[in-house]
Amino acid sequence: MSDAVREPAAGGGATSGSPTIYDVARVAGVSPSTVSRALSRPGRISAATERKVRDTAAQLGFRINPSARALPTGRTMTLALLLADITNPVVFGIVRGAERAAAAARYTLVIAESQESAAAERATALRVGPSVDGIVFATRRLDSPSLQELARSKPAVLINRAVEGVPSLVPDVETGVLALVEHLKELGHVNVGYLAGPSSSWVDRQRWDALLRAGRAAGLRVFEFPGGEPTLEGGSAAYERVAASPATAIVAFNDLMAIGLLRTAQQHGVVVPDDLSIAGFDDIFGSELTTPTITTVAAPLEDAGEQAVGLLLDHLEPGGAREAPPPFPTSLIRRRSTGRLLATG
Amino acid sequence: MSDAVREPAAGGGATSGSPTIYDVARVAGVSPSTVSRALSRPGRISAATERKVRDTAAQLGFRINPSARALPTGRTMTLALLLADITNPVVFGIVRGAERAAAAARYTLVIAESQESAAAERATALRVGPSVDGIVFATRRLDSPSLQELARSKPAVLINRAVEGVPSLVPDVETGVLALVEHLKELGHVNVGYLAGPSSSWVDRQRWDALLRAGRAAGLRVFEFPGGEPTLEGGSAAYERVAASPATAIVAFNDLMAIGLLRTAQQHGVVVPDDLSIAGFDDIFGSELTTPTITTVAAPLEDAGEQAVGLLLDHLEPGGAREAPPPFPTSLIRRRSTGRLLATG
DNA sequence: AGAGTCCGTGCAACCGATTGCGCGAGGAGA
DNA sequence: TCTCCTCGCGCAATCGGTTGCACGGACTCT
Repeated sequence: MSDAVREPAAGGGATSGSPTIYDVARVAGVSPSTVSRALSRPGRISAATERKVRDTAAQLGFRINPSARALPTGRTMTLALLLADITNPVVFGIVRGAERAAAAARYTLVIAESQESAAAERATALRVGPSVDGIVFATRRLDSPSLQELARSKPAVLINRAVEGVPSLVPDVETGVLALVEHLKELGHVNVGYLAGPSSSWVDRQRWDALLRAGRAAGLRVFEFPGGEPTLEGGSAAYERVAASPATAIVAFNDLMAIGLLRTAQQHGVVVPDDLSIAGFDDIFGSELTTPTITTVAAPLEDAGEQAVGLLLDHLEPGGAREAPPPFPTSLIRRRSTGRLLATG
Repeated sequence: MSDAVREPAAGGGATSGSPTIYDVARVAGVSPSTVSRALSRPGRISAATERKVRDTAAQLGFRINPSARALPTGRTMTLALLLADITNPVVFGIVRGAERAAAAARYTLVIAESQESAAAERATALRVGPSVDGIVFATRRLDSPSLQELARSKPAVLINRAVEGVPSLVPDVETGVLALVEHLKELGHVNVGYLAGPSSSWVDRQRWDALLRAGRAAGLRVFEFPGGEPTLEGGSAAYERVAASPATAIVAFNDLMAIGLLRTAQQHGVVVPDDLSIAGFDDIFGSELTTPTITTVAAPLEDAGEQAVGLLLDHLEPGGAREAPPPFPTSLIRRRSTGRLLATG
């Protein structure tokens, strides 16, 4: 009856690789469509048949062929996470959270890095696009129109950036910066410099705006040093300008820059925080390894990564284009790089 | 003639998503097979036709459907990199190198983390296996038989571990450890303790063996502290035992443990390196942020990641199962955490 | 006991690319 | 000028699942 319904391509038995649903069907004595339904649509099949199918599938070591499944359905069960720089400690949390959420939903996560340019990021998005169901953008170089265009052809979610029409997960910098400003004011600082990050960074603008607002409200004098690379080197490079300025406290765009500045300052004999206070953002691994440890504004990046994937998955479901979640909170972590200014000459 | 050869499923024009080779074929006035050949098998088609096909493909914005391509060929153009822990700074280099090599070969890289256990790693490998052409294992928990079994069903390459019958990329610890031992001897140390990592780690055994050999050859007394987690906490936790021992110099399994030990020692008033020298492995980000900076044995992990993917790609090519490359070199980076012992009471 | 429902399952047509085979046209050689 | 070979291209089967439709049997209701 169900015998020789379909001969394997190469004739014999366990020829080329894994068993298919046709093999399972033959052994279980049912049709391939029944196998398909039993395995991926619980309830559509009688319990007895379903059990029989599942058992023989397990016994044969059947593993579904994702490509074959994706062809008719269009769903690859894969998500992409686009990063500007894998080695940037900031992204660890995001990566881990995203990984966890994806795995929990039985999705596979592709992590793609595109270090160089906006063009490279676009190219990467285009390259991985066809093989994934959606993309989480944790990049900073892509401009809004490109992002909107990419989001139109494929479900997308942004982390650390807001773009009209694209769901995103952004931090509530306000809270953390407010606490930082209070902290600096209590320590007696008046002139506070902001060491800006890349000018293309949305996060950078958010941080500066928040600092400007909070600083003015607190009666501090705040001013901005022109943007640099968000790296140790970027922080180091800013030292001369910082030293020449009236600032007694520096808020760096991120911890990497803060550490870079700290080290260069120390090499020039500046004592932190006695002569100069330094604070950063992100609370990366390394911020509490320095001497002094770095005061920083932290965000729950791991949660953010997890939520970003969750949001993306919601958009993939037919029904649920859930509203974007509220900004995730940030908070101040007080460490040793900020302190009261020692009265010198 | 080539008109209405095949009607799109839903009737009209740009219905559901991207154009297919059928659309390209219709517009270009050729058959789908010609389009396929023109796009993926240069030279099999006349230059004129090829150009025409490529042009219309570009004009229509055709992007090949990876699932559809993978179905008949079995090649997904995707590779997986299995990691034990993404947040471990050691893996950055590997990830970045692997990413670069994969992208250069037009492959997509899936990065999967499986933190918990050998079982979780196996499950992860099984989960991503069907959707990739090969796997790079940078894990440590999986036992050799499992690895061999997994390698049998799917091309695999190991990093930082050697298993019979599976191609691998391993460091040449010897060189770096020899230099480290020389360094410690010159500084006058005699009793050297090794702070072991996880007992399941192949790398850990390599490092201890090399230290034991080099130490004995140099006339030092070396001994091992039982293994711990390869983390800051693992290093901290070892402090009591270290303090109780005769060791004046500690070689930790990795920098993370070295830093953990360093900080806890300092909290107990121990001055490094005056009272105790500490060295690690891997030269992670953070090793030169501490005070003192950490002396460490480094390896070109980024190259290793790149070569691992290269090796895997070679195994995918029909012809070339290239021989495993020689171990990659390690070297000593002298910093401030090692020094001459101050004569105390 | 006869008619109407519903449930479980099989049939067959897809999804979009690849590829062995064969046919026709054009060029080379006699 | 006629035959043979080569090259370029189309035909159609195939990869391994999914899914709309239809059919047969068991069950319920009257």
